[in-house]
Amino acid sequence: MASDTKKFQAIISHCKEYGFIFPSSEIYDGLSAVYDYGQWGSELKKNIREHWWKSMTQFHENIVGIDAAIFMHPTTWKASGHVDNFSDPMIDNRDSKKRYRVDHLIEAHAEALETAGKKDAAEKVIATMESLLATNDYTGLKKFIEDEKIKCSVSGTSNWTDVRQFNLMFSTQLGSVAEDANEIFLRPETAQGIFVNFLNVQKSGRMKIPFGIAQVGKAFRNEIVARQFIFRMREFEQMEMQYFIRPGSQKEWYEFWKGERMKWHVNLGISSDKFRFHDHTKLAHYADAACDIEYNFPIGFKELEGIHSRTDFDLKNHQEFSRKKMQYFDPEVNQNYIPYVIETSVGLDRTVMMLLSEAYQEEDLSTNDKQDSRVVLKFPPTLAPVKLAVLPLTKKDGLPEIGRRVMDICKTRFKCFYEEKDTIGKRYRRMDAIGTPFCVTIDHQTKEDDTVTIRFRDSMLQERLPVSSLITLIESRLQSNN
RNA sequence: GCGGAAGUAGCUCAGUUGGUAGAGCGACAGCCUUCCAAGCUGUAGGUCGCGGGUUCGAACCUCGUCUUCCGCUCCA
Repeated sequence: MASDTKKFQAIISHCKEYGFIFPSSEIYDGLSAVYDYGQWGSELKKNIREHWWKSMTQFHENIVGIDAAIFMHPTTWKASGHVDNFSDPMIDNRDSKKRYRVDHLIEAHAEALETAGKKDAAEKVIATMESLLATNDYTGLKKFIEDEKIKCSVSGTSNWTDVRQFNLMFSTQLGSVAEDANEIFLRPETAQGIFVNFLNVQKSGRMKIPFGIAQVGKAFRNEIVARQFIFRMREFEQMEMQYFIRPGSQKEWYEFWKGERMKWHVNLGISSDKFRFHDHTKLAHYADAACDIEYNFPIGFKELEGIHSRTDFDLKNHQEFSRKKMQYFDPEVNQNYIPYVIETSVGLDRTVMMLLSEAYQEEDLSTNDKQDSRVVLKFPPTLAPVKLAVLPLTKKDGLPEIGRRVMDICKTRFKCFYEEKDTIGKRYRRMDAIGTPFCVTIDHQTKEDDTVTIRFRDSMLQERLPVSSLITLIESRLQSNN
């Protein structure tokens, strides 16, 4: 574990040093739990995003993509349950420094009463709590906790702070005149942009159930504690797909998507024992089944993707709040119904972090006479920020001119990088450090027969081949993904 | 949010009992005429996280603040 923590630190440093990820607004000391993607990080992230997008919308004929706005009508968040469930009153015990959700604390107290045979008292406690919560009466809640002599299980005292509200949604104003402005929220999840567009897409696309709507976009959560690099950020990017199905078929589709999504991750070239499913026992308010795909990060197994059977909760609520029918006529069963939904929701930033964790390697290359090592990022070539580096052996004798010609040929096909400074070995190492899978070196023989050497990142081996077959070789490697 | 630790050049760090900062690597420009880092020459970079206070004088003492890490806590 200690060495894993070290590896995690090393990855964070490497990301900063080599232009992958920087703390946001770093010149002003940074902004907590916000990060910026640099020149190579943004390429990597974009490649992952495109890979996911393709695997959803191109490889499945019945899945289409949308790009919904971050701002949504405020009622959206009432219908989705976020207004009620995304802001929890909390209270701290001053002695033990433990923080509790107020409802959890009082519920535990009620349970204790019930166990002690005081069923009526327990019910009364719950009823009082609910009425206080409903009116957001925080002073009353604190007084109630004190009156009931609820104690912290750790310190055993009733030395409580005030009840405080933690709203996990970011809000802002729509409308520039203050008195006319409406409070709106930055979306805490992208899913609702799909649900409110369900009918638009279904009708305009003449979609037949089962079908899916995919989306990639930013979401925002005012986490109480956001930490661990890009694992938990306040602003993050989700890649989600909502799959609309016939009610009653959710079990089977849930299992189907669990399998599909696991395959997707393993197909990134990651060993399957680095993943596991974690089934939720305590289900969110919208779900009848839910699990996470967890990846074994250097900080341990952590959630990478959520797969949720969301029932008809969202569409039903939007129907209720908007008074627009969210129904689908299914000719096969000759019925109108509100579709059920299976959701797959994967964190893009977490996928970036997974690929970095997977790719980062410190290799000892020492021989008997020489100590040597390198840091290499072994990304799958299709996802690597730069595919090919073009490196003239020296910057004389017309080699750079040939290099420029090779660049012109290749740069329209994939991302290339040109470099003529420093020794060839140093340049190889720099390319290893950003995960470039192929380096092409132009040497004096190139002038005679127009052949170059291609050097492979992982094996460090070289082959000589004509410039004319370069693109074919690299593109075939990019397709086979090795 | 609580507790603990840390913050000096891009990175890793040094800086003696307070006297306005150094090294190695890196970067940049050249040279060596070079197929796997650490050869040579030169150059540039720091109001010592930020802001008060003590002092003739603060990187060093003190208070606050920000950020990061570790542990709790929280987590749709």
